[in-house]
Amino acid sequence: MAEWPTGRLLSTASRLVEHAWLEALDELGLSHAGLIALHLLGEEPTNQTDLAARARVENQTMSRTLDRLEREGYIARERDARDRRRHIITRTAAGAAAWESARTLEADVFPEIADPQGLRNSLLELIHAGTARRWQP
Amino acid sequence: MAEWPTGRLLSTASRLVEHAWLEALDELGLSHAGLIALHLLGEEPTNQTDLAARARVENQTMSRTLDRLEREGYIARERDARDRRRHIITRTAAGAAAWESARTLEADVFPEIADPQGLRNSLLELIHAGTARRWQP
DNA sequence: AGTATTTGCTCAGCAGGCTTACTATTTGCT
DNA sequence: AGCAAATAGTAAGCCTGCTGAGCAAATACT
Repeated sequence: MAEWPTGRLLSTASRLVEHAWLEALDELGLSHAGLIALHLLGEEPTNQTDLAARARVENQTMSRTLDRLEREGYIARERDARDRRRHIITRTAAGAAAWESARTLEADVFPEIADPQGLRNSLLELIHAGTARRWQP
Repeated sequence: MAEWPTGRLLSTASRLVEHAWLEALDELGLSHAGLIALHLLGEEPTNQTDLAARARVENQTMSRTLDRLEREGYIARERDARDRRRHIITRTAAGAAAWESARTLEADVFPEIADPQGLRNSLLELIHAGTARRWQP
């Protein structure tokens, strides 16, 4: 496996790491995608396209993630009166509470490694490169 | 984004990086999962459970990936005469050819970063940790 | 020998990525 | 004012992960 291309190591590591907190999140009735959306939403209501861009996912993906959050009662959608194409998303009390309890989970669950800061830097570099290709044409 | 938990950076980076080669692979009629399977298969026919374990995915996932490779004519399944529960997977000529042309693609497409070796080491650490939890109970 | 457990694989169903295609609204240009 | 282009969101369909269930073959135990 030491000979695998780096990209493959990356996706494998990503999948394996994700398992750990999925179990934990499950108990809160949240998914990883949902947690990210709640996090990005914060206390500032905003629209779906904005959330999608900040999460680096396509619009349609965010739409479905929000469907589920809405179904679970963690967010509410409401048409923007000013621009009626838009949906304004707001966190419900339940959503805020769920987010609050999941707040530190991602960090807590992440395995200890030798050079966490180096890893973060590399990942940020990669995200930067990938973002340039997709989100700033 | 510099404040995102490392796990989230990891999955985001993974997704973004994967895009680059998905486009390239698409022209060969291969998917990333399929490429991994072909790679692991190599020239040695083997069974599905073995492939799944080495790819670090569940059995069922590998089963479906092989379904598609079989449909496209890149692999062949055949029952093992010795142990009739098993399916022996072999690469077809087309499969070997496809793999050969995709061989270096993953590496070629990967963005340049400051410390590639450091990244690889961190990822291997993470995979090691994650593997321990799931594949060696 | 006969039953119970384990093993290899498939099926069904869900989530989260993606693309392509569509509707509704807004904006912008003539 | 009116029409074309851009934007916000949804729908449908594909792939790849996962879990949970189930079947058939092989192995282990009594």
